[in-house]
Amino acid sequence: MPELPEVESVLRSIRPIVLGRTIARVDVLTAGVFLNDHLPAEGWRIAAMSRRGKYLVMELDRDETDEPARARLVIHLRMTGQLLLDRKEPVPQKHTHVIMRLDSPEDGELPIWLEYHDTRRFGRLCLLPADGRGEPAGLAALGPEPLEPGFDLDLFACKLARRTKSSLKAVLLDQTVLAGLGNIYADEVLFASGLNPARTAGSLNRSEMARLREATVRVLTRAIDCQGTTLRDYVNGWNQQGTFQNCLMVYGRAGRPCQICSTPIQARRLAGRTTCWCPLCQPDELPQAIQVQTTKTARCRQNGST
DNA sequence: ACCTACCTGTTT
DNA sequence: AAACAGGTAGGT
Repeated sequence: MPELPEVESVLRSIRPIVLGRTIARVDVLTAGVFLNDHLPAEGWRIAAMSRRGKYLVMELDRDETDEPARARLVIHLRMTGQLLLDRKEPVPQKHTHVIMRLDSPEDGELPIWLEYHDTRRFGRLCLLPADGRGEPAGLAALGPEPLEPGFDLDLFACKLARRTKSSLKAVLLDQTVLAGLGNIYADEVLFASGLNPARTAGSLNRSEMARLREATVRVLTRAIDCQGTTLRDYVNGWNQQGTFQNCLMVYGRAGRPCQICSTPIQARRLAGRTTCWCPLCQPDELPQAIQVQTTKTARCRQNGST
Protein backbone atom coordinates (compact mmCIF):
# COMPACT_ATOMS: atom_id res chain seq x y z
CA MET A 1 0.00 0.00 0.00
CA PRO A 2 2.05 2.80 1.23
CA GLU A 3 4.82 4.59 -0.55
CA LEU A 4 6.37 7.86 0.57
CA PRO A 5 3.28 10.07 0.12
CA GLU A 6 1.03 7.64 1.98
CA VAL A 7 3.49 7.16 4.83
CA GLU A 8 3.94 10.94 5.04
CA SER A 9 0.16 11.33 5.22
CA VAL A 10 -0.08 8.78 8.01
CA LEU A 11 2.65 10.66 9.85
CA ARG A 12 0.91 14.01 9.48
CA SER A 13 -2.39 12.62 10.73
CA ILE A 14 -0.89 10.82 13.72
CA ARG A 15 2.01 12.93 14.92
CA PRO A 16 0.09 15.86 16.41
CA ILE A 17 -2.14 13.46 18.34
CA VAL A 18 0.51 11.18 19.82
CA LEU A 19 3.32 13.62 20.60
CA GLY A 20 3.93 13.91 24.32
CA ARG A 21 1.70 10.99 25.18
CA THR A 22 2.85 7.92 27.07
CA ILE A 23 2.44 4.38 25.80
CA ALA A 24 0.50 3.15 28.80
CA ARG A 25 -0.49 -0.25 27.49
CA VAL A 26 0.44 -2.47 24.54
CA ASP A 27 -1.63 -5.47 23.49
CA VAL A 28 0.06 -7.66 20.92
CA LEU A 29 -2.63 -9.82 19.38
CA THR A 30 -0.52 -11.46 16.68
CA ALA A 31 2.91 -12.91 17.36
CA GLY A 32 5.57 -11.99 14.85
CA VAL A 33 4.26 -8.58 13.83
CA PHE A 34 5.85 -6.81 16.79
CA LEU A 35 9.56 -7.55 16.95
CA ASN A 36 10.21 -6.55 20.51
CA ASP A 37 13.89 -6.25 21.21
CA HIS A 38 13.40 -7.47 24.79
CA LEU A 39 12.58 -3.89 25.78
CA PRO A 40 9.43 -3.20 27.73
CA ALA A 41 7.01 -1.58 25.29
CA GLU A 42 5.08 0.26 27.99
CA GLY A 43 5.91 3.40 29.95
CA TRP A 44 7.58 5.28 27.10
CA ARG A 45 6.74 8.85 26.22
CA ILE A 46 6.54 9.71 22.53
CA ALA A 47 9.01 12.57 22.22
CA ALA A 48 9.11 12.85 18.43
CA MET A 49 7.80 11.14 15.32
CA SER A 50 9.24 11.23 11.82
CA ARG A 51 9.35 9.45 8.48
CA ARG A 52 12.40 8.04 6.71
CA GLY A 53 11.60 6.62 3.28
CA LYS A 54 8.63 4.34 3.94
CA TYR A 55 9.52 3.87 7.61
CA LEU A 56 7.83 5.65 10.50
CA VAL A 57 10.00 6.31 13.54
CA MET A 58 8.86 7.29 17.03
CA GLU A 59 11.53 8.65 19.36
CA LEU A 60 10.73 7.46 22.87
CA ASP A 61 12.00 8.49 26.28
CA ARG A 62 11.24 7.77 29.91
CA ASP A 63 12.42 8.98 33.28
CA GLU A 64 14.50 6.33 34.88
CA THR A 65 15.76 7.08 38.38
CA ASP A 66 18.52 9.49 37.32
CA GLU A 67 19.16 9.48 33.63
CA PRO A 68 16.44 9.54 31.01
CA ALA A 69 16.31 6.39 28.90
CA ARG A 70 15.66 6.47 25.18
CA ALA A 71 14.39 4.09 22.53
CA ARG A 72 12.85 4.10 19.07
CA LEU A 73 9.75 2.45 17.72
CA VAL A 74 10.22 1.73 14.01
CA ILE A 75 7.22 0.83 11.85
CA HIS A 76 7.07 -0.35 8.25
CA LEU A 77 3.60 -0.85 6.77
CA ARG A 78 4.76 -2.84 3.73
CA MET A 79 1.75 -3.59 1.52
CA THR A 80 -1.36 -3.41 3.66
CA GLY A 81 -0.35 -2.08 7.08
CA GLN A 82 -2.47 0.64 8.67
CA LEU A 83 -2.03 2.77 11.77
CA LEU A 84 -5.38 3.94 13.06
CA LEU A 85 -6.31 6.33 15.86
CA ASP A 86 -9.32 5.76 18.06
CA ARG A 87 -10.91 7.96 20.69
CA LYS A 88 -12.30 4.92 22.45
CA GLU A 89 -10.91 1.46 23.02
CA PRO A 90 -11.11 -0.39 19.69
CA VAL A 91 -12.70 -3.81 19.38
CA PRO A 92 -10.09 -6.02 17.67
CA GLN A 93 -11.01 -6.93 14.11
CA LYS A 94 -9.82 -9.90 12.09
CA HIS A 95 -6.57 -8.17 11.08
CA THR A 96 -5.88 -6.10 14.18
CA HIS A 97 -2.43 -7.05 15.45
CA VAL A 98 -1.39 -4.44 18.01
CA ILE A 99 -3.38 -2.01 20.16
CA MET A 100 -1.61 0.69 22.14
CA ARG A 101 -3.27 2.92 24.72
CA LEU A 102 -1.70 6.35 24.80
CA ASP A 103 -2.23 8.33 27.98
CA SER A 104 -1.65 11.96 28.65
CA PRO A 105 -0.79 11.86 32.33
CA GLU A 106 0.26 15.46 32.82
CA ASP A 107 -2.55 17.42 31.25
CA GLY A 108 -5.17 14.83 32.10
CA GLU A 109 -6.62 14.44 28.61
CA LEU A 110 -8.57 11.32 27.76
CA PRO A 111 -6.58 8.37 26.44
CA ILE A 112 -6.20 7.68 22.71
CA TRP A 113 -5.72 4.27 21.15
CA LEU A 114 -3.34 3.56 18.28
CA GLU A 115 -4.12 0.38 16.41
CA TYR A 116 -1.92 -1.55 13.98
CA HIS A 117 -3.97 -3.33 11.34
CA ASP A 118 -2.51 -5.37 8.48
CA THR A 119 -4.36 -7.79 6.20
CA ARG A 120 -1.31 -9.45 4.71
CA ARG A 121 0.87 -9.24 7.81
CA PHE A 122 3.98 -8.18 5.90
CA GLY A 123 4.44 -5.06 8.00
CA ARG A 124 6.56 -4.90 11.14
CA LEU A 125 6.84 -2.87 14.32
CA CYS A 126 10.09 -3.00 16.17
CA LEU A 127 11.29 -1.43 19.38
CA LEU A 128 14.97 -0.53 19.35
CA PRO A 129 17.33 0.42 22.15
CA ALA A 130 18.94 3.87 22.08
CA ASP A 131 22.18 2.58 20.60
CA GLY A 132 20.32 1.47 17.47
CA ARG A 133 21.18 -2.22 17.79
CA GLY A 134 18.72 -4.28 15.80
CA GLU A 135 17.89 -1.48 13.39
CA PRO A 136 16.33 -2.94 10.25
CA ALA A 137 18.95 -3.23 7.51
CA GLY A 138 16.56 -1.59 5.08
CA LEU A 139 16.32 1.51 7.24
CA ALA A 140 20.05 1.83 7.70
CA ALA A 141 20.67 1.47 3.96
CA LEU A 142 18.18 4.06 2.71
CA GLY A 143 19.30 6.59 0.14
CA PRO A 144 18.47 10.29 0.38
CA GLU A 145 15.03 11.69 1.05
CA PRO A 146 13.63 12.96 -2.26
CA LEU A 147 12.02 16.01 -0.66
CA GLU A 148 15.04 17.15 1.30
CA PRO A 149 18.18 19.00 0.27
CA GLY A 150 20.14 15.75 0.36
CA PHE A 151 18.50 14.84 -2.95
CA ASP A 152 21.41 16.30 -4.78
CA LEU A 153 21.66 16.11 -8.57
CA ASP A 154 25.36 15.32 -8.65
CA LEU A 155 25.04 12.42 -6.25
CA PHE A 156 21.87 11.16 -7.98
CA ALA A 157 23.55 11.40 -11.39
CA CYS A 158 26.51 9.51 -10.03
CA LYS A 159 24.34 6.65 -8.80
CA LEU A 160 22.37 6.50 -12.04
CA ALA A 161 25.47 6.55 -14.21
CA ARG A 162 26.91 3.56 -12.43
CA ARG A 163 23.84 1.38 -13.02
CA THR A 164 24.64 0.64 -16.63
CA LYS A 165 22.76 -2.67 -16.65
CA SER A 166 19.66 -1.77 -14.63
CA SER A 167 16.43 -0.39 -15.99
CA LEU A 168 15.29 2.99 -14.74
CA LYS A 169 12.34 1.26 -13.14
CA ALA A 170 14.59 -1.04 -11.13
CA VAL A 171 16.81 1.84 -10.03
CA LEU A 172 13.88 3.99 -8.89
CA LEU A 173 12.54 1.09 -6.84
CA ASP A 174 15.94 0.62 -5.21
CA GLN A 175 15.57 2.23 -1.78
CA THR A 176 19.32 2.69 -1.45
CA VAL A 177 19.34 5.00 -4.47
CA LEU A 178 16.42 7.11 -3.30
CA ALA A 179 14.13 6.50 -0.33
CA GLY A 180 10.40 6.15 -0.72
CA LEU A 181 9.36 5.41 -4.29
CA GLY A 182 7.32 2.26 -4.91
CA ASN A 183 5.56 0.80 -7.90
CA ILE A 184 2.95 3.54 -8.34
CA TYR A 185 5.20 6.56 -8.02
CA ALA A 186 8.10 5.04 -9.95
CA ASP A 187 5.77 4.73 -12.95
CA GLU A 188 4.24 8.16 -12.42
CA VAL A 189 7.63 9.82 -12.05
CA LEU A 190 8.91 8.19 -15.22
CA PHE A 191 5.85 9.40 -17.10
CA ALA A 192 6.29 12.91 -15.73
CA SER A 193 9.94 12.75 -16.86
CA GLY A 194 9.09 11.48 -20.33
CA LEU A 195 11.50 8.60 -19.79
CA ASN A 196 10.93 5.00 -20.79
CA PRO A 197 11.04 2.67 -17.77
CA ALA A 198 13.06 0.05 -19.66
CA ARG A 199 15.88 2.42 -20.46
CA THR A 200 19.11 1.77 -18.70
CA ALA A 201 19.79 4.21 -15.88
CA GLY A 202 23.32 4.72 -17.13
CA SER A 203 22.09 5.78 -20.58
CA LEU A 204 20.60 9.07 -19.37
CA ASN A 205 22.31 12.30 -20.21
CA ARG A 206 22.63 15.07 -17.70
CA SER A 207 19.48 16.92 -18.66
CA GLU A 208 17.42 13.72 -18.51
CA MET A 209 18.77 13.05 -15.03
CA ALA A 210 17.81 16.57 -14.00
CA ARG A 211 14.34 16.05 -15.47
CA LEU A 212 13.96 12.80 -13.55
CA ARG A 213 14.98 14.48 -10.33
CA GLU A 214 12.60 17.38 -10.81
CA ALA A 215 9.70 15.12 -11.78
CA THR A 216 10.29 13.04 -8.66
CA VAL A 217 9.98 16.08 -6.43
CA ARG A 218 6.95 17.36 -8.33
CA VAL A 219 5.00 14.09 -8.34
CA LEU A 220 5.70 13.27 -4.68
CA THR A 221 4.78 16.78 -3.57
CA ARG A 222 1.48 16.69 -5.44
CA ALA A 223 0.71 13.22 -4.10
CA ILE A 224 1.31 14.38 -0.53
CA ASP A 225 -0.97 17.36 -1.19
CA CYS A 226 -3.61 14.75 -2.13
CA GLN A 227 -2.89 12.73 1.03
CA GLY A 228 -1.66 9.81 -1.05
CA THR A 229 -3.20 7.24 -3.37
CA THR A 230 -5.95 4.91 -2.20
CA LEU A 231 -6.27 1.88 -4.46
CA ARG A 232 -7.91 -0.33 -1.87
CA ASP A 233 -6.41 -0.43 1.63
CA TYR A 234 -4.60 2.82 2.17
CA VAL A 235 -6.04 5.25 4.73
CA ASN A 236 -4.43 7.77 7.07
CA GLY A 237 -4.62 7.61 10.87
CA TRP A 238 -8.21 8.90 10.84
CA ASN A 239 -9.27 6.24 8.35
CA GLN A 240 -9.44 8.76 5.50
CA GLN A 241 -8.57 7.85 1.93
CA GLY A 242 -6.23 9.77 -0.34
CA THR A 243 -7.22 11.27 -3.68
CA PHE A 244 -4.12 10.97 -5.86
CA GLN A 245 -5.66 7.89 -7.55
CA ASN A 246 -7.64 10.49 -9.51
CA CYS A 247 -4.41 12.01 -10.81
CA LEU A 248 -2.61 8.87 -11.98
CA MET A 249 -1.41 9.14 -15.56
CA VAL A 250 -0.11 5.62 -16.17
CA TYR A 251 -0.28 3.35 -13.11
CA GLY A 252 -3.20 0.94 -13.47
CA ARG A 253 -4.18 2.45 -16.83
CA ALA A 254 -2.91 -0.26 -19.20
CA GLY A 255 -4.88 -0.27 -22.44
CA ARG A 256 -6.54 3.07 -21.75
CA PRO A 257 -5.60 6.17 -23.75
CA CYS A 258 -2.77 8.39 -22.58
CA GLN A 259 -4.27 11.59 -21.22
CA ILE A 260 -1.73 13.62 -23.17
CA CYS A 261 -1.56 11.92 -26.58
CA SER A 262 -4.32 9.24 -26.57
CA THR A 263 -1.88 6.44 -27.35
CA PRO A 264 -2.88 3.31 -25.41
CA ILE A 265 -0.89 2.92 -22.19
CA GLN A 266 1.33 -0.16 -22.30
CA ALA A 267 2.09 -2.57 -19.50
CA ARG A 268 4.74 -5.19 -18.97
CA ARG A 269 6.66 -6.80 -16.18
CA LEU A 270 9.90 -5.01 -15.41
CA ALA A 271 12.11 -5.40 -12.36
CA GLY A 272 9.57 -7.95 -11.15
CA ARG A 273 6.69 -5.45 -11.10
CA THR A 274 3.90 -4.54 -13.47
CA THR A 275 5.07 -1.38 -15.19
CA CYS A 276 2.86 1.04 -17.13
CA TRP A 277 4.01 3.70 -19.58
CA CYS A 278 3.00 5.68 -22.65
CA PRO A 279 5.02 4.54 -25.67
CA LEU A 280 4.74 7.95 -27.33
CA CYS A 281 5.36 10.26 -24.35
CA GLN A 282 8.09 7.96 -23.04
CA PRO A 283 10.02 6.91 -26.14
CA ASP A 284 12.57 4.15 -26.02
CA GLU A 285 15.47 6.26 -27.10
CA LEU A 286 16.05 9.88 -27.79
CA PRO A 287 16.27 11.09 -31.36
CA GLN A 288 19.95 11.02 -32.15
CA ALA A 289 20.31 14.76 -32.70
CA ILE A 290 19.32 15.53 -29.14
CA GLN A 291 21.36 12.70 -27.74
CA VAL A 292 24.64 14.04 -29.05
CA GLN A 293 24.41 17.52 -27.68
CA THR A 294 24.09 16.97 -23.93
CA THR A 295 25.95 13.83 -23.05
CA LYS A 296 28.37 14.58 -20.29
CA THR A 297 30.10 12.41 -17.80
CA ALA A 298 28.50 12.63 -14.40
CA ARG A 299 31.05 13.19 -11.72
CA CYS A 300 30.81 12.08 -8.16
CA ARG A 301 30.93 14.84 -5.65
CA GLN A 302 30.82 12.54 -2.70
CA ASN A 303 31.81 8.98 -2.05
CA GLY A 304 28.66 8.29 -0.07
CA SER A 305 27.72 5.24 -2.07
CA THR A 306 29.37 2.08 -3.21
C1' DA B 1 19.71 -9.08 -12.38
C1' DC B 2 16.50 -12.42 -11.62
C1' DC B 3 13.58 -15.52 -8.50
C1' DT B 4 10.80 -16.90 -4.34
C1' DA B 5 8.85 -16.32 -0.03
C1' DC B 6 6.09 -14.03 3.17
C1' DC B 7 0.20 -13.44 3.63
C1' DT B 8 -4.80 -12.58 2.56
C1' DG B 9 -8.11 -10.86 -0.42
C1' DT B 10 -9.96 -9.69 -4.91
C1' DT B 11 -10.45 -10.21 -9.73
C1' DT B 12 -10.34 -12.89 -14.02
C1' DA C 1 -8.37 -22.37 -10.27
C1' DA C 2 -5.05 -18.99 -11.10
C1' DA C 3 -3.21 -14.56 -11.35
C1' DC C 4 -2.45 -10.45 -9.17
C1' DA C 5 -1.82 -6.65 -5.48
C1' DG C 6 1.08 -0.60 -2.67
C1' DG C 7 7.21 -4.13 -0.34
C1' DT C 8 11.23 -6.13 1.03
C1' DA C 9 14.54 -9.89 2.41
C1' DG C 10 17.06 -13.64 1.10
C1' DG C 11 18.93 -16.71 -2.11
C1' DT C 12 21.00 -17.88 -6.71
